Formats: sequence, structure tokens, C-alpha cells
Amino acid sequence: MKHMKWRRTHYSAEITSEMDGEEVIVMGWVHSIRALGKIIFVILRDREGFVQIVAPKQKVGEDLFKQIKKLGTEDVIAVKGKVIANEKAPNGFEILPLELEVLNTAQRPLPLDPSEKVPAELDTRLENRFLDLRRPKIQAIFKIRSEMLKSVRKTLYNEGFIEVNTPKLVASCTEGGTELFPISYFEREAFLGQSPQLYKQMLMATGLDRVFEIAPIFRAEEHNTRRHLNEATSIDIEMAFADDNDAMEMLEKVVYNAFVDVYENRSKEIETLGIKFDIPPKKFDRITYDEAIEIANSKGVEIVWGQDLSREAEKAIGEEMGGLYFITDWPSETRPFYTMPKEDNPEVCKAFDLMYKDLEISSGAQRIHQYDLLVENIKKKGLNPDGFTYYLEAFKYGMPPHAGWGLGADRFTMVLTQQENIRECVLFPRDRQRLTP
RNA sequence: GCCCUGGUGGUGUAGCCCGGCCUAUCAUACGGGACUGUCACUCCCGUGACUCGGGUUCAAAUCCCGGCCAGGGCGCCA
Repeated sequence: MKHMKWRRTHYSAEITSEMDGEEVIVMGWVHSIRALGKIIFVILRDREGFVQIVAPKQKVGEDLFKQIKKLGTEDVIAVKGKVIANEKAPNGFEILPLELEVLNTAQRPLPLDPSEKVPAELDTRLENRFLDLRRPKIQAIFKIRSEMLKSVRKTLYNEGFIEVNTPKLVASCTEGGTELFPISYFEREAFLGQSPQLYKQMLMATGLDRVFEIAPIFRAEEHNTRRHLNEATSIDIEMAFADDNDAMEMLEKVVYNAFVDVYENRSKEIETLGIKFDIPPKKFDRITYDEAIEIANSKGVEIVWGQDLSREAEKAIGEEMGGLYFITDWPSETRPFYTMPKEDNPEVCKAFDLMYKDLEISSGAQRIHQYDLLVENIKKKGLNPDGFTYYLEAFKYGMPPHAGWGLGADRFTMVLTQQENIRECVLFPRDRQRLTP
């Protein structure tokens, strides 16, 4: 409507009944209005919670009373008022308004109900995501996601990692594997990056030693599941002078610390979500691919050695293992060309997946650092080394042994917030059909 | 991409199997009114919908075919 006269002095959650008599300015949305004749109760919602504004006609005066009576749900308001301790009010206090400023009004009816009296379907919610995100339960997911990202950064900085940014506009399309999104790059064709893999490996040849990147990855697969998106956020690390075991230990630290930080700093959001939140052990169980197959077989799920695990197999194994666990020692043929084979048996490689029940949340490996072996492996996968020239050059002039992993930020958020659909954990998800909002 | 299920006011639903008393249920939201302690306030009045295209039939929200979209499952997924 007009420019703001005031600035917020307190979020709703910062006010207590001990502040009785104090003057405060709160700002937020009209969550609900209960008008009963000569007294009106307005629940104001802001990022941190709710606060009740009470307006008895006698005390607030004719004009202010009229102004409050005209308010509608989801109007944006600023209220200057006095904190009143009152046992009848929610949380033991309420605000008696002295002055009200309507900062903006909301059209009605709303496309969905932020007060959650009537549920809305996921599709409706995503179509109106800004309104959906006004709901405390939905905000809780993203506050936890933020806490997780903060924690991951903290752990990695503490462990001597350097945060980097690699290109998302890439030229290569010769790698095989996942489909890429083609884009036009002036007179040439280019692609959106599907992984920072090759770049973070090249950085191992620079002496930066430990790098990480938290960035989007793009995959043009027409998948249609609860755990895939076409744009995802990947937490990627690469560490030099390290092997697969070092990488797994780093992953344990990162994941464990994130659980602890979310538990300690976001207890309110955990409660809002109504989930049971358990901190995992510091060390996660480890089983080999062969052992995983045995578990699947014992539950009647057949897998041929050398194949990736089917959903059915993942579910069977997840049911047996529960929680977080590694699957190690994968057949080399199931893994990308840069994965280091085992010295004693090159049919098996130094790769690992980190699973949460039946959901893969991270995969990593020790990488090949020898030029000749790498070229040989590229050929073995049916790829052309000429397409990797820029990458292979980095292996010619002193590449240290190295290892790393990629952890899906969206999937990790699913685990932390116990969501069943990855779309719940992304603000504006991009899937096969959704390109807006 | 395949399979299953579904699409009814702003939102969420009942009705569909077994076509016709559907002038389509209920809740909530929304508009108007009454009410001084609500907290899913209560009460009264009102507005508002059958996914699209084709077919069967005297008659279609309801049966059939196709499209689009959604949810779930699978596949795909360095």
C-alpha cells in the first residue's frame, strides 16, 4: 500500500509474558481472525511463529477497531502494541494494538489454505508454492535443509576443505551414462552439467588437496519417481592423498554432524513436523556388494552378479539393514570409468554407496589417478578418450591419488525431515512435467 | 517410456460399481449479518463445481473410446 513507517522489533517467538507492558512492533500475515462482537482476536503469523493480537472495542477505540475488523486472512500487517501477560491468551501473552498499518492486502479466496484447516494435494501446493511455503510445516523442511547445508559446510571447512565453483555450462557429451540437457551456446551446442566430477578431479592436480562444491546438477532422464528430479543439488567433495576408506570416513563425519546439528538447533522444526528424530551412530554399517546380494537372495530377490541393484533388491536390503549403511566393493562394470579397481581383483572396484534404508543418498569412490589405466578404462566402457582430452591432460603431470563422493542434498533432506517425496524438499522442483513455477 | 488409480465449487471431498427423484453431498474458504475471551469461536443468510474431445442412450457426473494432467509403482538414472 505505502512505504513502511516502522521496523519490526520482535519476531513472535521472541516475545514472552515477562515483557508485560513493553511496547513492540510485530509484522507478518493475518493467519486468522475471530471477531466476536465487540472483541476481535487476530492471529499474526511470522517466520518464527504466531502471536495473538487482541482488540476489545472499548480499549482500542472506534477507529482502530474498525480498521482491524476490515482485515482479511493473509493481509500483510504491522502492529505497534503493548505486550499484555494474560493466562487466557495462547503462550500466556497477547498484544494490545496501539496502531495498525496494513502493508498489503491479499485477494480472496486463496488458491490454498495456509492455515491447514483443509488439506491440499501436492500438485496444488506446488502450483501455489509461495502460499504453501507460508505453512509452518513446509517452512520447517527448508529450515532443516538450511541447517544441514550450514552443518555440512562447517564440517568440511573444519576438515580443511576449500569451497569451489565449477562450470555448469559444459561442452562434453561423449561421456555416456545419463542424458544431458542441450542448450545453445552462441554458434555451438553446449550442455548443462550433470556432475562436477571431472572438474573436481582436475582440481586434485592443482594442490588444492581438498575441495567441495554445493551446486545444481542437471539430468535429462525421463524418470518419474518420488526420488528423482531433473535439477538437483549435489554436495560434492574430492580429496587428494586419500583412498576410498578416507572418503567414507569423511562422509560419516559430514552426515553424522548434520544429524547432530539439526537435532540441536532445529528441535522446534522437528516438533512442528511431528517426526521422531534419531541421531545415527558415528560409524555406519558396511556391507559389500556380495553381502548385499546375499541379503536380497535370502529374501527371494534374485540378482545377477555384476548388475546394479533393482528397486526390489534395494527394498529388501533396506528392510534388513535399516538406517544408514554403506554398500562397498561394487563390480567394476557397474561403475563409471574413473573408479579405481581393486589391486587384487580388478573385477571389483573401490566404490561405495551410502544408503538410508532403501534410498541411495551418496555414492563415491577412490578414483583412478594413473593416466594409462584411466585411458584403458574409458575405452573399456566404450567411450572415446578424445572426448576427454581436457580432463586427461590433468593426469599427465603429477596427479596424486584421490577419492571423493557426491551427496544428494535433496535426498539427504528427505531423510532428515522424513519426507516420502523429494519434491517436498525442493522449493521449486523441476521434474518431467514441471518447469514452473 | 510402461503399468495401476484418479480428475466434481477457491481448497478438500460424497455421489460413479448398478445411467433417470443430482435442481450434485459435506467441510472449509469467500460475501453479508448477530455476538466482549476466542483459540477449528458459535449461529443465521448468500455466492460457487461435474478435466477436455468424441461416442452409446429417450436420458450421462455416472457407461465406452481418445487426449491432457496428477498420484503411486516400475524402468531409465558416470
